[in-house]
Amino acid sequence: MAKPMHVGHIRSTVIGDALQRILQFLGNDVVSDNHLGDWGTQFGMIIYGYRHFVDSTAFAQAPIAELGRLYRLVRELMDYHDGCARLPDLKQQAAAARATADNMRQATVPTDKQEAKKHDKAIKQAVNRSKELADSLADLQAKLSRVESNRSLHKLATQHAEINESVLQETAKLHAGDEENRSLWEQFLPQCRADIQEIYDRLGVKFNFELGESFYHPMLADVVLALAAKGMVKISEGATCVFLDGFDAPMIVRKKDGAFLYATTDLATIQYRMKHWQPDAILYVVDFRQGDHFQKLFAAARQWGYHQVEFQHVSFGTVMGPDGKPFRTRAGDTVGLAGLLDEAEAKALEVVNRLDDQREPSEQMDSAARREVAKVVGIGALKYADLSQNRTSDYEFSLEKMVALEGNTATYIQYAYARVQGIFKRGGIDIQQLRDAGSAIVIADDAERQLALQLLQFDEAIIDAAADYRPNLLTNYLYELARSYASFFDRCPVLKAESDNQRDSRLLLCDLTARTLKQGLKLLNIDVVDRM
RNA sequence: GCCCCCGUAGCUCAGGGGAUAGAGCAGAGCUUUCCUAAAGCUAAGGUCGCAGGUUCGAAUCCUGCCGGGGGUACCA
Repeated sequence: MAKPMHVGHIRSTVIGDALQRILQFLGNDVVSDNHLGDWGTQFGMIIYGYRHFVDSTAFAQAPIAELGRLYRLVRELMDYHDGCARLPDLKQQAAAARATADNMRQATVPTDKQEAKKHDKAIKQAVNRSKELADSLADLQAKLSRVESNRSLHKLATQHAEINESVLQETAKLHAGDEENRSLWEQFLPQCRADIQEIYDRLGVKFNFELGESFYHPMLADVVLALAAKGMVKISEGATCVFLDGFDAPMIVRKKDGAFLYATTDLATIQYRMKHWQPDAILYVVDFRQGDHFQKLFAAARQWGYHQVEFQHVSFGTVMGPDGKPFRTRAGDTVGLAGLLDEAEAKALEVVNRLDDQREPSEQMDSAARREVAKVVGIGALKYADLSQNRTSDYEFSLEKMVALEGNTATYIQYAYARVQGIFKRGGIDIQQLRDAGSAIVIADDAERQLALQLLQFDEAIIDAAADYRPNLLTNYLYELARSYASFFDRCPVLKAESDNQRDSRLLLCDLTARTLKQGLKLLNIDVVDRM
C-alpha cells in the first residue's frame, strides 16, 4: 500500500472481483476480503524517508505524491547499498564461472558418444551460467553507476550507509508500538487508503471487508503459541519454524529478532476467518510466484487442525515488460494504474468522438453522454484484456492492447448490446410486452440457428468458469455469442423481416442476446451502454 | 541442485484425450440507397519446441531432452 499501484496490481483486483461475482451468481455465499498490505517493510521505508527526506511543502500539498517519491528514493538507496554489498561476491562468481567455462572448453572431448554428449551439455550449461552472471554483473554495475553519477543522490547514499538496517528498525519499532512511528503510520495510512480507494471506485470494485495485515498483528503472538502448544514448531538458527513434509525450507513464523512474518499473518487470517465466517473454501487470488508459500501455508493450516475447508491458491501469471522480464515501473516511467485508466478512457473518448462525428447530427450524443460511454468502454476494455487471458499464463504488458477497442474486446460485446438497443429504439419496441406475448422463436437462417445455439450455452460457460476459477472461459463465451450476433445482424433484418412472426422471433432473439451479454458482462463487472 | 509454470500462425494468445487445430492484431481483397462499418465476408498463413511412450484416437496424458520464466530460511 505504501508504494504507488502499478499495472501489475490490476490482475488480482479484476480477477478476484469477477470470480467473486460469478460464484455469488451461482448461489454461493461469498465474502470478499481485501487483504491489504498495510503493515510491512514498505511502511518502514516511508517512515524512514519521511524522517530524513520529506519536502514538507510538497507533503502538505499532495501527500500521496510525496510519499510515492519518498518510497522510490528510499528504494533506490536501499538497492544501491544492497548492490554494493553483493558486488564483490558477484564479481568473484562471474570470474569463477567464466574460468570454469573456459577450462571445460579446453578439456579433451571424451571418445564415448554418450560421454561426449554429456560433455557438450555441461559446456553449454557452464557457458550459459557464465553469461548469466556476466549479465547480472553488468546490470548491477550499471545500476550502481547510475546512482554514483548523480552527485546529490550519491551523496545521500553515502550519508545513509546504514539505510537498510535502519528501515528494518523503523518497521520493527512500528510493530513494537513505538509512539512516533505509530502516529506517522496513522497519518500515512488514510492517505494511502484514499489513493487506492480512488482506483477501486473507478473500477467499481467493492469489498465486504478490508482487513489489512495490521488487523491481525495483535493475534500473531498467540498464533505462534498455539502452534507451539501443538508441538508444531522448532527453533532453528534462532528462528521459530514449522517444518513440513515435502519442503526443504521451513515456514518461518517468527524471525530470530522476534518479528513476525507474512506466514504468521496468513495463519492468523485463516484462524480469524474460520472462527468468524466458517467458510467451506478460501480462495487466494495471488501471483503464482507465491505458490510455494501457499503450499506451505495450507499444509501448516491442516496440521493445525483446519481440515474441513478447501484452500485454493487461485494463481495468476506475471505481467511482463516488453523485455520479457516481470513488469517494473522504471525510473521516470509513470504508467501507474491511475495513468493507465486515464489512458484507456482518453483513447475510448477519442474513438467515440471520431465515430459519432460521422453520424447524422440528429443521431449524435452530447459531450456528457460521450464521456460516459468512453468511461464504460475504456474501463471495460482494460478489465477484459486481463480477464480474457488464461489467468495462469504470464502476459506481456501492452498499453495498445489493453486499450484496444476492436476484435476480441469488451467493446465488441458492448457494441453488440448497443446494436440490439438501437433496434428496439428505432422500432419503438416494447420489449416487455413482446416477452409476455409468448411468440414462438422460429429458426430459419443458419445465422439464427447459430445464435440460438450459443444462447443455450450460457449456463455451461458460467459453470465452467466457476469450476476452475477461470473467467476467461466466460469472456470466450461472450465473445462467441457477440460474434454470432454480428453475423445474424448482418444477414437477418429484424425490423424489416418478411413476416410478423419472423420479426417477433428475431426481436426475441435480440432480446435474449442483449440480456445474456449484459448479465455475462455484469459477472465480469463490465458495464454496457444503450448507444455508443 | 531441488520444486513450480510455460513453449500452438509473422506478433499476442485461446483450446488441456475425440471431427479438416482456432481467434485477435499485422498484411491481401471485397461489402455501406438496408435496424450502429467499434461491423460483416473471402483468401492466405501452423511438422501445436524435439524425441519416445500410453491409447482405437495425443496440441491435450506419461518419460526424456532442448529453450524461456519463476521460486527456493528469517521481504510480501
